[in-house]
Amino acid sequence: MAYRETEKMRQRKAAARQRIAECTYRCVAEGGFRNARITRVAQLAGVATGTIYRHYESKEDLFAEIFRKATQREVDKVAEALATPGIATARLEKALRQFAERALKAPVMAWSLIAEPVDPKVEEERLAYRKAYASLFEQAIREGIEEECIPDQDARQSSTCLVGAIAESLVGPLSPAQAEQATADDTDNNDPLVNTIIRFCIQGLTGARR
Amino acid sequence: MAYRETEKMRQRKAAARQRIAECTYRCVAEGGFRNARITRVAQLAGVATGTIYRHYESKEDLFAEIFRKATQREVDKVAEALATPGIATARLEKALRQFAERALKAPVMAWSLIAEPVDPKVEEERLAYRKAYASLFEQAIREGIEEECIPDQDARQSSTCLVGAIAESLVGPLSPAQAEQATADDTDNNDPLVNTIIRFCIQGLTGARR
DNA sequence: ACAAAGAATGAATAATGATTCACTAATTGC
DNA sequence: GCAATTAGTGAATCATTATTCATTCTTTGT
Repeated sequence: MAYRETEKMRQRKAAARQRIAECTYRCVAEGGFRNARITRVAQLAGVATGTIYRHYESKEDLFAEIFRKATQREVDKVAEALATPGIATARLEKALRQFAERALKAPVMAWSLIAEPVDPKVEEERLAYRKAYASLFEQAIREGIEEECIPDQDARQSSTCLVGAIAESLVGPLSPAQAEQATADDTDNNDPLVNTIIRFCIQGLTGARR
Repeated sequence: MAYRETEKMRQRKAAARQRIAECTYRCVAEGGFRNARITRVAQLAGVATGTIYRHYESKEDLFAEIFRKATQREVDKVAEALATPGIATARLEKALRQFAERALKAPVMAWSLIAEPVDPKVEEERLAYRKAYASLFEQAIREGIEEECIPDQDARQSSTCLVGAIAESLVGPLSPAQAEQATADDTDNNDPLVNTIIRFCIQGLTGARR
């Protein structure tokens, strides 16, 4: 007997995998999944194309993982905003704002996560995460109904409407075609956009103008 | 001199083109654009693959035309609903219902038009048509503001929210994964779904519960 | 019937990228 | 240093489809 995987090796491998993941992320953040060829990722990560396949089953697997991690980060932020103290509508508003503002700050990545055409396995992840968002909102809506700051309604359906309304409102500003035109100071000028979306959403839920 | 294109020939060519378009449409309605290979379309239409290219520049062109025609039909229906007499909110409600119910009646096609990953040229069409919908709704919202049945607001933004809320709510029920489970009598049971969406949308606009 | 012109054909080609795999390089325990 | 074992390599292969084009078939006017 001679070679046995040692701790040092395990770590080195983990590091390589990590580096591959990071480079994929960077590629995607730069130009979407479309832009992340395996060869390119390998080049960036400083490994041979074949090496990618020692760390990931397939391109789809790799992409799915990147997608999952990136979206999870966003979901967590939303969950966090919903977990602050306060009445349900206020927390929902905070969460919606968080969602929209983060998307506008990293538009290419947001577009990839929300709207870029992707392979089936990745699309599956997307559906799963849309559900994750919807579930979070749904829960908050339920709490709002309990607290009587939101009238009784089908919380699941309403949460889906929320997700759709934000996503669609963002897809315009986010889509690559639009992005080209965006200038640096646009970043600050999105408040009115975000505010309008949020007003629509909260009204949609509560039926209360503010 | 000998051959000159005659009326008969012109018609025959037009018929062939038409048949190709129809077969493409059928393919798409059956399994989305993904399912519509050129070879398959040609086979269905009873022509050689090369013939397709005598009638269309490229696959993308063909698909773009099919997409355009199919979506235009839907846009027209919405426009029609918005053009009926009555107050703006009522007309908007009618239009939203029209949109949702038609989508649920032809789910695969609707999914293709709303959410299926498509080639760039087709995606362009999709963006154009999202704008077309948004413009129609926007106009109606403006009229509502005029009539004072809708409070003053950024009509363009709100219309985008409308489109998003419906589209997202439909993508769940429409996506192929879900579609497999759908049974025949589901078709009738969608009223509650549609009603919830519409309530959310109208409330989002007016802030008035009903 | 014939020649000119266009239409239709479909097998061959092209283009794109993911994936493989025969081979080389490193690591490990002795 | 050596044998065993695994990691890494990257040019070659494979898979998938759109697209082409040399050839055949049709139509047309005389």
